[in-house]
Amino acid sequence: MPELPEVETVRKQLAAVIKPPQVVRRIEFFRPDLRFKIPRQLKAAIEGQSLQAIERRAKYLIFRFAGGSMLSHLGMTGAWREVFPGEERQLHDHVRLTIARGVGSPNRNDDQVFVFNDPRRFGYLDWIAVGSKRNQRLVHLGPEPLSEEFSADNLKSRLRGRKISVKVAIMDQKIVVGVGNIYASEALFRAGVRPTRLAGKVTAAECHSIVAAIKSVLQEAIDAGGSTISDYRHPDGNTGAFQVRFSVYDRKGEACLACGHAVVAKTIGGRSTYWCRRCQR
DNA sequence: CGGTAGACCTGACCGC
DNA sequence: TGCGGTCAGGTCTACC
Repeated sequence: MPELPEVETVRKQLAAVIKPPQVVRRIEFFRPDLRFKIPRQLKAAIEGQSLQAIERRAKYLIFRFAGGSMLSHLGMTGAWREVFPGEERQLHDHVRLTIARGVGSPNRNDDQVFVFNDPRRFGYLDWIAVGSKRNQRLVHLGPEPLSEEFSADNLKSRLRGRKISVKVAIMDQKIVVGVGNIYASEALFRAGVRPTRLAGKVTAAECHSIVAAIKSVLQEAIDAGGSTISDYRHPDGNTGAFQVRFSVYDRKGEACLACGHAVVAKTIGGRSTYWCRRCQR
Protein backbone atom coordinates (compact mmCIF):
# COMPACT_ATOMS: atom_id res chain seq x y z
CA MET A 1 0.00 0.00 0.00
CA PRO A 2 0.62 3.32 -0.13
CA GLU A 3 2.79 4.41 2.73
CA LEU A 4 2.65 7.96 4.05
CA PRO A 5 4.15 9.68 0.96
CA GLU A 6 1.66 8.00 -1.35
CA VAL A 7 -1.30 8.86 0.88
CA GLU A 8 -0.07 12.44 1.18
CA THR A 9 0.30 12.61 -2.61
CA VAL A 10 -3.28 11.38 -3.05
CA ARG A 11 -4.44 13.97 -0.53
CA LYS A 12 -2.66 16.78 -2.33
CA GLN A 13 -4.02 15.75 -5.69
CA LEU A 14 -7.58 15.48 -4.43
CA ALA A 15 -7.18 18.82 -2.69
CA ALA A 16 -5.94 20.36 -5.92
CA VAL A 17 -9.21 19.62 -7.71
CA ILE A 18 -11.66 19.85 -4.81
CA LYS A 19 -12.00 23.36 -3.45
CA PRO A 20 -13.93 23.31 -0.18
CA PRO A 21 -16.56 24.05 0.69
CA GLN A 22 -18.17 21.73 -1.86
CA VAL A 23 -21.34 19.76 -1.20
CA VAL A 24 -21.34 15.98 -1.47
CA ARG A 25 -24.14 15.15 -3.87
CA ARG A 26 -24.00 11.39 -3.45
CA ILE A 27 -21.92 8.47 -2.24
CA GLU A 28 -22.61 5.05 -3.72
CA PHE A 29 -21.29 1.69 -2.56
CA PHE A 30 -21.04 -1.10 -5.11
CA ARG A 31 -20.61 -3.67 -2.35
CA PRO A 32 -21.51 -3.55 1.35
CA ASP A 33 -18.00 -4.13 2.62
CA LEU A 34 -14.38 -3.45 1.89
CA ARG A 35 -12.02 -4.80 4.52
CA PHE A 36 -14.77 -3.97 7.00
CA LYS A 37 -18.46 -3.34 6.60
CA ILE A 38 -19.11 0.21 5.45
CA PRO A 39 -20.81 2.02 8.36
CA ARG A 40 -24.57 2.38 7.94
CA GLN A 41 -24.54 6.04 8.94
CA LEU A 42 -21.92 7.12 6.41
CA LYS A 43 -24.27 7.75 3.49
CA ALA A 44 -26.75 9.83 5.47
CA ALA A 45 -23.92 11.56 7.31
CA ILE A 46 -22.25 13.09 4.25
CA GLU A 47 -24.85 13.35 1.46
CA GLY A 48 -25.93 16.97 1.20
CA GLN A 49 -23.18 18.03 3.57
CA SER A 50 -20.40 20.45 2.85
CA LEU A 51 -16.89 19.03 2.58
CA GLN A 52 -14.64 21.35 4.55
CA ALA A 53 -11.18 19.90 4.04
CA ILE A 54 -9.24 16.86 2.89
CA GLU A 55 -6.61 16.01 5.46
CA ARG A 56 -4.28 13.17 6.37
CA ARG A 57 -3.39 11.50 9.63
CA ALA A 58 -0.91 8.62 9.44
CA LYS A 59 -1.99 6.60 6.38
CA TYR A 60 -5.61 7.75 6.63
CA LEU A 61 -7.23 10.22 4.30
CA ILE A 62 -9.71 12.34 6.22
CA PHE A 63 -12.65 13.98 4.47
CA ARG A 64 -13.77 16.51 7.04
CA PHE A 65 -17.34 17.73 7.43
CA ALA A 66 -18.95 19.90 10.08
CA GLY A 67 -20.63 16.84 11.59
CA GLY A 68 -17.68 14.48 11.49
CA SER A 69 -15.00 12.86 9.35
CA MET A 70 -14.97 10.16 6.71
CA LEU A 71 -11.79 8.10 7.03
CA SER A 72 -10.40 6.39 3.96
CA HIS A 73 -7.61 3.87 4.39
CA LEU A 74 -6.07 2.65 1.14
CA GLY A 75 -4.87 -0.71 2.46
CA MET A 76 -2.36 -2.27 0.05
CA THR A 77 -3.96 -1.51 -3.29
CA GLY A 78 -6.58 1.17 -2.72
CA ALA A 79 -6.65 4.28 -4.89
CA TRP A 80 -8.96 7.23 -5.54
CA ARG A 81 -9.26 8.58 -9.07
CA GLU A 82 -11.34 11.24 -10.68
CA VAL A 83 -13.64 9.91 -13.40
CA PHE A 84 -15.27 11.85 -16.21
CA PRO A 85 -18.55 11.53 -18.09
CA GLY A 86 -18.68 8.48 -20.34
CA GLU A 87 -16.06 6.51 -18.41
CA GLU A 88 -17.10 2.96 -17.62
CA ARG A 89 -16.94 1.43 -14.21
CA GLN A 90 -13.82 -0.68 -13.85
CA LEU A 91 -13.13 -3.96 -12.12
CA HIS A 92 -12.76 -3.38 -8.36
CA ASP A 93 -14.36 0.05 -8.40
CA HIS A 94 -16.16 -0.12 -5.04
CA VAL A 95 -17.21 3.41 -4.10
CA ARG A 96 -18.33 6.45 -6.11
CA LEU A 97 -18.32 9.92 -4.60
CA THR A 98 -20.14 12.69 -6.46
CA ILE A 99 -19.39 16.26 -5.43
CA ALA A 100 -21.07 19.46 -6.59
CA ARG A 101 -18.85 22.36 -7.50
CA GLY A 102 -19.40 25.24 -5.16
CA VAL A 103 -21.93 25.28 -2.37
CA GLY A 104 -25.19 23.80 -3.56
CA SER A 105 -24.51 24.40 -7.24
CA PRO A 106 -27.69 23.24 -8.96
CA ASN A 107 -25.92 22.30 -12.18
CA ARG A 108 -25.39 18.55 -12.09
CA ASN A 109 -23.42 18.57 -15.30
CA ASP A 110 -20.79 20.36 -13.32
CA ASP A 111 -20.43 17.61 -10.70
CA GLN A 112 -17.09 16.00 -9.99
CA VAL A 113 -16.94 12.24 -9.58
CA PHE A 114 -14.30 10.24 -7.71
CA VAL A 115 -14.01 6.47 -7.53
CA PHE A 116 -12.31 4.29 -4.96
CA ASN A 117 -10.77 1.20 -6.55
CA ASP A 118 -9.17 -1.54 -4.48
CA PRO A 119 -8.49 -5.03 -5.88
CA ARG A 120 -7.46 -6.65 -2.60
CA ARG A 121 -9.99 -4.78 -0.48
CA PHE A 122 -7.63 -4.23 2.45
CA GLY A 123 -8.72 -0.62 2.36
CA TYR A 124 -11.86 0.67 4.05
CA LEU A 125 -14.04 3.61 4.90
CA ASP A 126 -15.12 4.69 8.36
CA TRP A 127 -17.18 7.49 9.82
CA ILE A 128 -16.33 9.42 12.97
CA ALA A 129 -19.11 11.72 14.14
CA VAL A 130 -18.08 14.88 15.97
CA GLY A 131 -18.42 14.31 19.70
CA SER A 132 -18.37 10.54 19.39
CA LYS A 133 -16.02 8.43 21.44
CA ARG A 134 -12.43 8.82 20.25
CA ASN A 135 -12.04 6.58 17.27
CA GLN A 136 -10.14 3.39 18.04
CA ARG A 137 -8.33 3.55 14.73
CA LEU A 138 -6.81 6.94 15.53
CA VAL A 139 -6.50 7.03 19.30
CA HIS A 140 -3.37 4.87 19.64
CA LEU A 141 -1.42 6.36 16.74
CA GLY A 142 2.10 7.62 17.36
CA PRO A 143 3.52 10.97 16.21
CA GLU A 144 3.54 12.17 12.64
CA PRO A 145 7.07 11.49 11.35
CA LEU A 146 7.42 14.94 9.79
CA SER A 147 6.36 16.75 12.95
CA GLU A 148 8.68 18.19 15.58
CA GLU A 149 7.15 15.82 18.08
CA PHE A 150 8.94 12.95 16.34
CA SER A 151 12.45 13.47 17.70
CA ALA A 152 15.39 11.29 18.71
CA ASP A 153 14.35 11.57 22.36
CA ASN A 154 10.78 10.66 21.53
CA LEU A 155 11.85 7.58 19.54
CA LYS A 156 14.38 6.51 22.17
CA SER A 157 11.77 6.55 24.90
CA ARG A 158 9.31 4.58 22.78
CA LEU A 159 11.93 1.92 21.99
CA ARG A 160 13.10 1.54 25.58
CA GLY A 161 12.90 -2.07 26.74
CA ARG A 162 11.34 -3.29 23.53
CA LYS A 163 12.49 -6.72 22.33
CA ILE A 164 11.23 -6.34 18.79
CA SER A 165 13.59 -5.55 15.91
CA VAL A 166 14.13 -1.89 15.12
CA LYS A 167 12.61 -2.51 11.70
CA VAL A 168 9.39 -3.87 13.16
CA ALA A 169 9.45 -0.98 15.64
CA ILE A 170 9.54 1.83 13.08
CA MET A 171 6.70 0.15 11.19
CA ASP A 172 4.62 0.05 14.39
CA GLN A 173 2.05 2.83 14.01
CA LYS A 174 1.99 3.29 17.79
CA ILE A 175 5.68 4.25 17.73
CA VAL A 176 5.64 6.45 14.62
CA VAL A 177 3.03 6.57 11.87
CA GLY A 178 3.39 6.41 8.12
CA VAL A 179 6.45 4.19 7.74
CA GLY A 180 5.64 1.04 5.79
CA ASN A 181 7.67 -1.85 4.51
CA ILE A 182 9.56 -0.04 1.77
CA TYR A 183 10.51 3.10 3.66
CA ALA A 184 11.48 1.09 6.75
CA SER A 185 14.27 -0.60 4.78
CA GLU A 186 15.18 2.62 3.01
CA ALA A 187 15.32 4.69 6.21
CA LEU A 188 17.44 2.16 8.09
CA PHE A 189 19.86 2.04 5.17
CA ARG A 190 20.22 5.81 5.32
CA ALA A 191 20.65 5.67 9.07
CA GLY A 192 23.31 2.94 8.82
CA VAL A 193 21.41 0.70 11.24
CA ARG A 194 20.72 -2.97 10.61
CA PRO A 195 17.01 -3.81 10.63
CA THR A 196 17.69 -6.89 12.75
CA ARG A 197 18.94 -4.82 15.69
CA LEU A 198 16.93 -5.08 18.89
CA ALA A 199 14.85 -1.92 19.28
CA GLY A 200 15.64 -1.53 22.98
CA LYS A 201 19.38 -1.58 22.29
CA VAL A 202 19.46 1.15 19.68
CA THR A 203 21.58 4.03 20.99
CA ALA A 204 20.55 7.67 21.32
CA ALA A 205 22.92 8.59 18.48
CA GLU A 206 21.36 5.91 16.29
CA CYS A 207 17.88 7.15 17.18
CA HIS A 208 18.99 10.56 15.99
CA SER A 209 20.13 9.05 12.66
CA ILE A 210 16.97 6.99 12.29
CA VAL A 211 14.68 9.95 12.94
CA ALA A 212 16.61 12.10 10.45
CA ALA A 213 16.54 9.27 7.90
CA ILE A 214 12.80 8.67 8.26
CA LYS A 215 12.08 12.37 7.85
CA SER A 216 14.32 12.77 4.81
CA VAL A 217 13.24 9.63 3.02
CA LEU A 218 9.55 10.39 3.50
CA GLN A 219 9.92 14.05 2.56
CA GLU A 220 11.87 13.22 -0.58
CA ALA A 221 9.25 10.66 -1.56
CA ILE A 222 6.49 13.23 -1.04
CA ASP A 223 8.43 15.75 -3.11
CA ALA A 224 8.74 13.12 -5.85
CA GLY A 225 5.01 12.42 -5.78
CA GLY A 226 5.10 9.03 -4.08
CA SER A 227 6.53 5.72 -5.24
CA THR A 228 5.62 3.64 -8.22
CA ILE A 229 4.80 0.06 -7.33
CA SER A 230 3.02 -2.25 -9.77
CA ASP A 231 -0.66 -1.38 -9.46
CA TYR A 232 -0.40 1.89 -7.60
CA ARG A 233 -1.89 4.94 -9.29
CA HIS A 234 -2.58 8.50 -8.26
CA PRO A 235 -5.97 10.15 -8.74
CA ASP A 236 -4.75 11.73 -11.96
CA GLY A 237 -3.69 8.34 -13.32
CA ASN A 238 0.02 9.05 -13.13
CA THR A 239 2.52 7.01 -11.21
CA GLY A 240 5.02 8.26 -8.70
CA ALA A 241 8.71 8.57 -9.42
CA PHE A 242 10.46 7.57 -6.21
CA GLN A 243 11.08 3.98 -7.26
CA VAL A 244 14.20 4.82 -9.18
CA ARG A 245 15.74 6.02 -5.96
CA PHE A 246 15.28 2.89 -3.83
CA SER A 247 18.66 2.15 -2.29
CA VAL A 248 18.00 -1.35 -0.99
CA TYR A 249 14.31 -2.25 -1.26
CA ASP A 250 13.73 -5.09 -3.75
CA ARG A 251 17.43 -5.08 -4.63
CA LYS A 252 18.48 -8.45 -3.16
CA GLY A 253 21.84 -9.54 -4.57
CA GLU A 254 22.43 -6.24 -6.33
CA ALA A 255 25.31 -3.95 -5.46
CA CYS A 256 24.86 -1.48 -2.61
CA LEU A 257 24.81 1.97 -4.15
CA ALA A 258 27.19 3.21 -1.47
CA CYS A 259 29.79 0.44 -1.17
CA GLY A 260 29.09 -2.16 -3.84
CA HIS A 261 28.52 -4.98 -1.38
CA ALA A 262 25.59 -7.25 -2.28
CA VAL A 263 22.28 -6.22 -0.73
CA VAL A 264 20.87 -8.96 1.49
CA ALA A 265 17.23 -9.82 2.16
CA LYS A 266 15.47 -11.61 4.98
CA THR A 267 11.94 -11.86 6.30
CA ILE A 268 11.59 -9.79 9.46
CA GLY A 269 8.25 -9.45 11.14
CA GLY A 270 6.75 -11.39 8.28
CA ARG A 271 7.85 -8.84 5.69
CA SER A 272 10.70 -8.81 3.18
CA THR A 273 13.51 -6.66 4.49
CA TYR A 274 16.60 -5.45 2.66
CA TRP A 275 19.89 -4.05 3.85
CA CYS A 276 23.64 -3.73 3.29
CA ARG A 277 25.77 -5.69 5.75
CA ARG A 278 28.72 -3.39 5.23
CA CYS A 279 26.96 -0.01 5.47
CA GLN A 280 24.58 -0.94 8.27
CA ARG A 281 25.74 -1.91 11.75
C1' DC B 1 0.89 -6.67 29.05
C1' DG B 2 4.61 -7.96 24.91
C1' DG B 3 5.59 -10.54 20.92
C1' DT B 4 4.45 -13.42 16.87
C1' DA B 5 1.88 -16.08 13.40
C1' DG B 6 -1.94 -16.27 10.67
C1' DA B 7 -5.88 -14.07 8.39
C1' DC B 8 -7.96 -11.12 5.18
C1' DC B 9 -8.10 -10.58 -0.59
C1' DT B 10 -6.82 -10.43 -5.73
C1' DG B 11 -3.45 -10.50 -9.22
C1' DA B 12 1.15 -10.97 -11.18
C1' DC B 13 4.83 -13.74 -11.97
C1' DC B 14 7.72 -17.93 -12.18
C1' DG B 15 8.84 -22.76 -12.77
C1' DC B 16 7.12 -27.04 -14.38
C1' DT C 1 -1.57 -23.14 -22.24
C1' DG C 2 -2.52 -24.43 -17.60
C1' DC C 3 -1.53 -25.05 -12.82
C1' DG C 4 0.39 -24.55 -8.38
C1' DG C 5 3.28 -21.94 -5.43
C1' DT C 6 4.91 -17.49 -3.86
C1' DC C 7 4.83 -12.79 -3.24
C1' DA C 8 2.88 -7.91 -2.93
C1' DG C 9 3.05 -0.66 -0.33
C1' DG C 10 -1.23 -2.97 5.81
C1' DT C 11 -3.44 -3.72 9.48
C1' DC C 12 -6.14 -6.73 12.86
C1' DT C 13 -6.88 -10.64 15.86
C1' DA C 14 -5.94 -14.90 18.04
C1' DC C 15 -2.81 -17.14 20.70
C1' DC C 16 1.46 -17.99 23.43
